[in-house]
Amino acid sequence: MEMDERKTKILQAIIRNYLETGEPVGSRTISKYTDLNLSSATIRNEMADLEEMGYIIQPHTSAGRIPSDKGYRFYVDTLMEAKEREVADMKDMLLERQDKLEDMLKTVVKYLAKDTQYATMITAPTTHLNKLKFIQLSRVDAGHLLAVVVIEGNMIRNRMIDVAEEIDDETMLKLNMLLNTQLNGLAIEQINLSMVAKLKQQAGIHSGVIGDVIDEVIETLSEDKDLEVYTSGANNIFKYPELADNENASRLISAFEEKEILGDIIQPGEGSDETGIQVYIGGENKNSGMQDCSVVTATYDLGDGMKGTIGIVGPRRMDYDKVVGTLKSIKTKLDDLYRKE
Amino acid sequence: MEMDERKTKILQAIIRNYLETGEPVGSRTISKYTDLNLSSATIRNEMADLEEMGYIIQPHTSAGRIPSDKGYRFYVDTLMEAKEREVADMKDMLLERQDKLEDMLKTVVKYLAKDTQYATMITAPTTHLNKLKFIQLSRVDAGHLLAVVVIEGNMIRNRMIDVAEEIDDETMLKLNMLLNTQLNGLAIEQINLSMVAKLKQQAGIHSGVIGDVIDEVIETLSEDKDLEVYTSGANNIFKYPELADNENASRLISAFEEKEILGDIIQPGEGSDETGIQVYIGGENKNSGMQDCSVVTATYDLGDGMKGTIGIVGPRRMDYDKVVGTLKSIKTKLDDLYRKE
DNA sequence: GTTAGCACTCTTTGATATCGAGTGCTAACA
DNA sequence: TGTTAGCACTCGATATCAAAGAGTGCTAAC
Repeated sequence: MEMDERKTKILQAIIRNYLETGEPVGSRTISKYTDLNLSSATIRNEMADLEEMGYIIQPHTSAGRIPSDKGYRFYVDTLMEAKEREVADMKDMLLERQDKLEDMLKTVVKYLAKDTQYATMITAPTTHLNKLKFIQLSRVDAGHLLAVVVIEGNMIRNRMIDVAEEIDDETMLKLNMLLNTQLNGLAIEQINLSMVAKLKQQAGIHSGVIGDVIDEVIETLSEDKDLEVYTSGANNIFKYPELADNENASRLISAFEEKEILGDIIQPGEGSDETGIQVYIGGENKNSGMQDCSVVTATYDLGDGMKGTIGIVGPRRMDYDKVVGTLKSIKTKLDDLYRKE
Repeated sequence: MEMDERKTKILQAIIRNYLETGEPVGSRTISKYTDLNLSSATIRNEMADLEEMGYIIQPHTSAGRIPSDKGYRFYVDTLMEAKEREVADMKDMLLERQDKLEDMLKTVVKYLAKDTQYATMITAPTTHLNKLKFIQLSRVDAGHLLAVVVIEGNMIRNRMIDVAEEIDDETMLKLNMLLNTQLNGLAIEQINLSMVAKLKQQAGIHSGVIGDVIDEVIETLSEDKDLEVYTSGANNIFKYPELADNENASRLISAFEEKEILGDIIQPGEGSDETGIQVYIGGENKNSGMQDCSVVTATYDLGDGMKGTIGIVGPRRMDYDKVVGTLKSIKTKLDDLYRKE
């Protein structure tokens, strides 16, 4: 048996209707809902076919049909009309570029949650060409130095370093020179132990300080291991009864709280198509706790190799058109935002 | 009518029993549970008295009794035996002091959630003697300066500043001197517009840079407005049916997600008693979303005026002994931790 | 003051009946 | 040959009812 146009239309009608109401949809409804002018009996025959083909499911004998994962997949791949939607202007949300990135991400994710009524998340961009750009060592007070490490893409990290001996200004200058001339422009793979040893040797009695700085440099450069994730609207899952039962809710909430789990869910698109948007329906999710959810992800790119992912988690009967449309728009705006500068 | 010793014992037995089982407790149970050697009929009389006095409640005619807020309050104030409990050693959790504070807080809050099986939160310490300690302005690349602001208590903030004109090393040195000599040691109230104007004038063509730095200084000094809160174990609420219904759960989850709300809940103890630990039972909570919860808070003090609050949120029938005991221990360890240095 | 006894109340549980939505199948129709 | 009307059937949802059980309040006796 194969898909003809009429079956397609009926399947589409079933899915559209189910997305709206959340109730299994019966043959009579479709008979009136579509412009096919067919009786419910005919629809019933077609529905039996669609069920045999695996696109729809009957929860129990005397109920209507609901879409299966395969049905949703068909819908998303060929029937969906995801037009770009009007979204809030990023520029209004945005403050400054570098150090307020965090605020911007939080704003975006909050906006998305409110707009879509699903649970949302966003990962901070991770740059993969992590090169050291600048190191600044300063004397804060008698016992403390402050090391500031800046990497390509202007990610910044600080570290306080305890020092036993007092360090005079001249030495500070020397240490700064030493660090910047030796290390700037290097990636993590390029910093080896012999370099570190040489640096420490040159630093003389202050080799301990150098060690601490190097630690911080390494940590900064390899930061993308524990990537930051911001979330919003986790409580939206309670709007969808199929996710709101204790077991599901507990699992999802703890996933949204333990950001590490989220990292796995929105691995930046392995099967990246040209749009950068990906849809995972129900059982398609690798994560076992997400089998009753659909997840839509979008990869954004701020340039300089800084990429991050936006994720939206909702029930299977998610409004795919709306979500994909919104994500497309947001993605476009984010992509453009920094490029134009 | 007044509380005598026998009534006290019975009330205590009712509460203990209810905390354990979560079921209304009847007269027969108490008759056997206590060492009073009284028949269930006598207990019934006493229970009628206790109900009249408002310490216990009957959910419906043929059910046992459960404690009222007043009953819990009496228990917490006079009957509870909160002995300090063995807790994990903070030192094992702790890495370094200054810049890893965040990690430490996250570890503590996660530990607490696991240990108590309630939802937990902790606010980062806010110092109220916010004095500027140190400013460092450095040249990162052609178009960018980096401003680092450190305040008393070693809180650090960074800000990238775009500059149009190239700035040479000598000018940088001058600007740094200028900023540090004029501003160090000052609190936010002490920085007025005439100072800023004078600084800008001294900076000449680079007055724009000074303006940006001042902005950042002000933001850093007044930071405690949007205080950071870390949470863990929000999904624990699903373990308690009285909190796990959709409405309550949704409210609580969104409170735990929107950290601002939490800030209100755990306002650092206004009625601070000597222990620094506070218990809010059910309706005693000011926040309307928390009426079905009990909240226990503890204020910790890292010295230098750096204070923060730990909060534990659970059902009314929370194991107060355990929670208060654990918080006491954690608080002690946190208080000691930095003092000893 | 304490207790045994008993009628009473109210939730919980399970069984049973009814309703209605929706189906699948058959036979008639165009 | 595809479409449709008709009808028996299935099964969840809802309501009703009875029985069980836990616990109480009250009375009368100890």
